[in-house]
Amino acid sequence: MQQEAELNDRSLRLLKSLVTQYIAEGQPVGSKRLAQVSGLDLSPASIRNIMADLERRGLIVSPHTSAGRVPTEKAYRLFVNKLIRIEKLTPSLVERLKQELRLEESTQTLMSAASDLLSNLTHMASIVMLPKRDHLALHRIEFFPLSENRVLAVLVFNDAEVENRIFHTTKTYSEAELQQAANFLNEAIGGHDVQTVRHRLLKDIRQARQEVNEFFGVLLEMTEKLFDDAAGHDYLMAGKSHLLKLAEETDLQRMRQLFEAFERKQDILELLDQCLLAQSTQVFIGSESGLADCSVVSAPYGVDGEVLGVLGVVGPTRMDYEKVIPVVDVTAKLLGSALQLKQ
Amino acid sequence: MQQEAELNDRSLRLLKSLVTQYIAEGQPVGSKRLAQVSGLDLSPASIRNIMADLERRGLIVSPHTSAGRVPTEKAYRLFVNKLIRIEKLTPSLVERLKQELRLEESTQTLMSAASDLLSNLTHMASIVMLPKRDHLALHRIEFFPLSENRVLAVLVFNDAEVENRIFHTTKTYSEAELQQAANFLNEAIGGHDVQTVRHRLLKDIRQARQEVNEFFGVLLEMTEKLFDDAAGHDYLMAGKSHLLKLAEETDLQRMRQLFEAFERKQDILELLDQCLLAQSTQVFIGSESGLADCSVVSAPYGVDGEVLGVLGVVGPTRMDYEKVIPVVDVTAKLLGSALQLKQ
DNA sequence: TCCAGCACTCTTGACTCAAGAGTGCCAATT
DNA sequence: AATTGGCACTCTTGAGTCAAGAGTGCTGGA
Repeated sequence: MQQEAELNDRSLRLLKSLVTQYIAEGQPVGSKRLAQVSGLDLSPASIRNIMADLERRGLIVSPHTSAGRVPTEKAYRLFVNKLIRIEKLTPSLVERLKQELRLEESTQTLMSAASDLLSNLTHMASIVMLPKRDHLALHRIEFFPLSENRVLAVLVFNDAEVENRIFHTTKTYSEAELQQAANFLNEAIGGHDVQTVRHRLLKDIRQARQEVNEFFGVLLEMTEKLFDDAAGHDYLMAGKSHLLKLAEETDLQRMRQLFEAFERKQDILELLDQCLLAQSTQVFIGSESGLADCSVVSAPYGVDGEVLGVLGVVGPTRMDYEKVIPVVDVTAKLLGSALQLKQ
Repeated sequence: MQQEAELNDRSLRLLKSLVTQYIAEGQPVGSKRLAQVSGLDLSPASIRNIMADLERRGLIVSPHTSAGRVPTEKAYRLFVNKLIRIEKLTPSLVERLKQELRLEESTQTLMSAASDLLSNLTHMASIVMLPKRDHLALHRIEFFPLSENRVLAVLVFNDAEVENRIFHTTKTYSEAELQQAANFLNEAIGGHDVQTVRHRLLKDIRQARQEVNEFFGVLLEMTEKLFDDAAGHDYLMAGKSHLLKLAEETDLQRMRQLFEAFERKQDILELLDQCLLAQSTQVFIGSESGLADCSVVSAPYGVDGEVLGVLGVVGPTRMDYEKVIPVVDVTAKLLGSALQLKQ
């Protein structure tokens, strides 16, 4: 309610103890317990006074009269923003993670290794957004005619990534026409990414087309259709079963909502889009995440400063942010480096 | 325990009523209730005598003294094998399903439509095994050299199915060599399936190779590597969140085991392999399924009598088999027809 | 400003109690 | 011989009571 003056240092330390304690034990914490663990050398009575103040400020609530206090989302926010210091992971752990990710061959398996890593380390559900290939260097394009005005395009990226796209064309092209178009495109791409190639080609072709020429007609349609990128983001998840531990605390109704969201994919994609906006590690607490009673810790990954996607974990609001944040952070960085090797 | 004489007709009818009732209500059913619904015109006391007999035979148990009886797995087995009559679905429903599956373009989307259909109709989790492509008619093969002794093969099946395989070769082949090999293979495949092509080619090439020829060396390696099919089965699931309804009855521990099995994939694959053995609809009850307290109803699908895969649903042992079995059955048949259209 | 003390509230677990559901068995009936 | 009514018995369930314990807010004194 009141937006009074700043909280003093003592209140902040108390709040920090309370949140830490609650995260560790999962039980509402009372003034007595807090007096023991806070290290503030205050009596429970004094602590009660401070707690009453924190409650007025909407940082803690008590589930009922004779229980202790529980942090609100606002408190978690304050806790994450101001009160915790992100520890560094031990170098040996970082090294181990690096090894695990290095071993993976394809981007696909690399991503799923990252996902497994996250969920194993945090004991929560992990999400890893798959990178769109639009920014990857294109190595080669090939077309095959399928039946009835359909063309199969095979795009080879970065040495080992392959993508198939099937699209409908206005007329049925012969194999020779397609071959010709592919040859032209293969000369033009020169290791640039999809978007660059698309823009440059469309400009060139439109110009050249002034000299009305059937070949450029084919080429124009191929280029337009081929790079018409309607595909949205996709993602991987692992460790969803960890979330069932929540079921004891939350009610089953919410639990089902959560799992339905995972199956619909839509909610998750919206969440991931939000994460993409941030340039660094981000924490969505409780309702901020849009998922029932869950928090999300996310971090973007990429190479050379360019963001390729995000990864993160989903867990109870009452999660150990101090441990989880650095894990997500480091995993994102390592995934970035591992991808760089494949460029 | 005792394997006495056959159950008489009356006992069977009673057992059927009991199972049906328990499936409908989920509560242990007592003699009084059974007297009302069984239609047998017996007093509760007589019914109690029969129930005592059924209990001796291990078909029903009571959770505790003053509760009614609950069917055992043995009873469900008897119920499914002998007591239910599989109803036909209404033609209008069948027609609707047929429409939904017809609309799908690619095999991939068709499979996931089938999966969604199953889980929506049964309100349980569905599993659809993806067909292996080995038996599909091969339309075309293309090779691209990647860096360092690696070759990308693109296989085009059945008009719109595409598969990429990357494999390591003993030497680095030039684009021209690969092109030549592809041309040869494309002439040889003639619309046969992968296994047929593989066998025929390997025989032919080995013969021809007597006349030591470098070209055939390339071809031999390509053929061997290309069709070296180590890939296992894969599957789709949908509607897992329906299973959370179970959580109220079963304990959470088992629930987690179940969801972990879904994430490991291994247990599910073993289950699916078992299902594949059967030539028709099959029901795994409770522990038979290998999944904690779950039953599985599965049916193989295929075209022209050849089994391509299986689909099915996973749900509580206490599921409505009488309704679920025909749904699984029909979906399998419709999926088969829909695939046939794509051949 | 801090804090000991106190009255108050509320949960929790144990216990009791009565009602109700369901059973098994036995003797009477058909 | 099968069926059934009756009866004693067991066990769950929900309500109610009770004491213990945890936690609180407030007040008055240091």
